[in-house]
Amino acid sequence: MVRDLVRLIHSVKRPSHFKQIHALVTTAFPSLASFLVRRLLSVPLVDYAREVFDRIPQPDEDLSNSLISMYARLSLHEEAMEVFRSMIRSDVCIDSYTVPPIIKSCLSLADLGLGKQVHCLAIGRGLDTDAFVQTALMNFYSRSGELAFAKTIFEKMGTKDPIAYNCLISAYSNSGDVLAARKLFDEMPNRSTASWNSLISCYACNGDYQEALRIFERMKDEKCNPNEITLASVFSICAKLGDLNAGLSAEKFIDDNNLCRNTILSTAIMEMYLKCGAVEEARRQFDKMNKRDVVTWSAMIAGYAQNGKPEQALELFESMKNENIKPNDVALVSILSVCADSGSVEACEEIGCYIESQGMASNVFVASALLDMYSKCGNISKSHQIFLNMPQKDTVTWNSMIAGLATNGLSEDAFAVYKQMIKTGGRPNDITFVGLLTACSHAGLVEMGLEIFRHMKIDHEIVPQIEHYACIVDLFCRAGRLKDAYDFICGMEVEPNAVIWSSLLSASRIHMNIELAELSVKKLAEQDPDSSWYYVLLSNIYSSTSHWQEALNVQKMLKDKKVQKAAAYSWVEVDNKLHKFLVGDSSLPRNTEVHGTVNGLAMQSTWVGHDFDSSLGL
DNA sequence: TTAGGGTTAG
Repeated sequence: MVRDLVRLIHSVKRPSHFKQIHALVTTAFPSLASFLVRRLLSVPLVDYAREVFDRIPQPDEDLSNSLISMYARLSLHEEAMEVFRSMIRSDVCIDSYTVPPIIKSCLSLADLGLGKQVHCLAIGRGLDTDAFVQTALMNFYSRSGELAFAKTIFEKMGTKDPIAYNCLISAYSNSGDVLAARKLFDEMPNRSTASWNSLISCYACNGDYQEALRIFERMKDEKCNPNEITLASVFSICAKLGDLNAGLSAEKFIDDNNLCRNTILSTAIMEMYLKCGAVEEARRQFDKMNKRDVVTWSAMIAGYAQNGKPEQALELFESMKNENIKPNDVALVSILSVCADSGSVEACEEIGCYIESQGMASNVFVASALLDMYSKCGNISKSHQIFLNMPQKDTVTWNSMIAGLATNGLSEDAFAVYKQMIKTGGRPNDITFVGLLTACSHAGLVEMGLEIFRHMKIDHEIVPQIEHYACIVDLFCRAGRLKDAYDFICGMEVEPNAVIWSSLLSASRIHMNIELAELSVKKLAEQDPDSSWYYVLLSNIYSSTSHWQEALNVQKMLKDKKVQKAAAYSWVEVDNKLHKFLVGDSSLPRNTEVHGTVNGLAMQSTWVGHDFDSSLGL
């Protein structure tokens, strides 16, 4: 009878049959409960298995280990820890099969302290000489950035298998020590495909993409069997380099070697096309995939966003929800940035409500992108409210708030947030200072801007980038100090770019400085020869200052070059309808009213002391 | 043991 029941337990599949067997086991054969738990774990019906498990008076370590392993495999790490704790409480023997899955859970829970406790426990029970335990611990320390611990375990190991080497290579890689990783790789007796993969990813993670690709070439030459993981890394490298040719030849390698295009690999290929600007091809890859996970969707949405296709990004976001893929923080951050740039208040409100309803608003990445979005559509009070309610703030949070306040004209508040950032131990980076300098620029605080520029170098060891120089040039220009701006440009430690010369040109136009305008245009023509907008500006400056001949010369040159200026327009969305405004367009339904309002605003701004520029075509 | 996605400025 018992043997028949065991056979039955192993053969049933339907939950209703399990219930009947469960009843039989509970009432007549309690000793078979362990068999039932194992069978339920293999289905897997893990919740049901747990239910039966909890009623076994003294489950042995093998059964507990199986349950822990299953929880770890299903990423139910809290549950795995709970079983582990109850094993310790009830003195169930911890063996070399218990430690690896529980260490894996500690890693997933990002709990270094807990992992160290498990390590101590393993030492106490003499398990730290077991190869599986050692490998698990090495992997744990390697991924937790604890190089010293990983090294100690490695040195203690008797026979070192390739896995131990690979873990240590990753540990060196994570701590940025590429040379040590390479040395270890060179010394390894038996290299597996994973060893090569670890080295490639080591170079890639530390920014040496060319060397990573060279290792891949060597791997092919030496017939070391690149696999799906190798290729996923290679595509990610091609994406970072924007190297479509390398990507295409890697795709050929996949086909020639019959590698399986799994979800991760296909997503990496798609990402390669996206980063190379081949959005249509990326979309074809996306449509071709038979399985897509949340990363696939997020990558495609982000790809649309980064390639200037906000409508497609929003559309795909809707499809993602319709297919019941729950958007995670990464997908939300991309879509928030799309909404922020769309200028559509309705789209912003909608996504804001969705995020609240999903309980995602407390995620630090999502909240930062959310407050940035609100400040970009002018709702600075909502933005500030989100900022105040955030339990954690990272550098991006502080930066977004500072920049948001600065661009909304609240310079004093931007400085106050910066002071609070420093006081609470926030670490400013180069972007923080772009925000602060923008605040100075908008408030006309030239001396303060210069002081901040010095302070960032001296107190925070931040090397000024071209963006910071551009802010200072803008600061001088807005204050009408064109000569100072020009002297500053001449003293810059980096080559001035088109942004710098554009600022000077715009200021020269406002202040009618022909000499500096000519100089800026000369530089812009060198750096951006395909554009011609600066010649149009120059011609306008000549006309406004009665230099008719010069104006004609420029216009003739533009005509000879057959330059056609694309008409710029502004637009606004009201009630989901887009309204465009073009210079000289009289076809608007309420044209007279629109022009009347604009003229009224122009007049009012003159009353409050603004020098209204009539040459802007109004 | 080794693999894929995101936000802040200009």
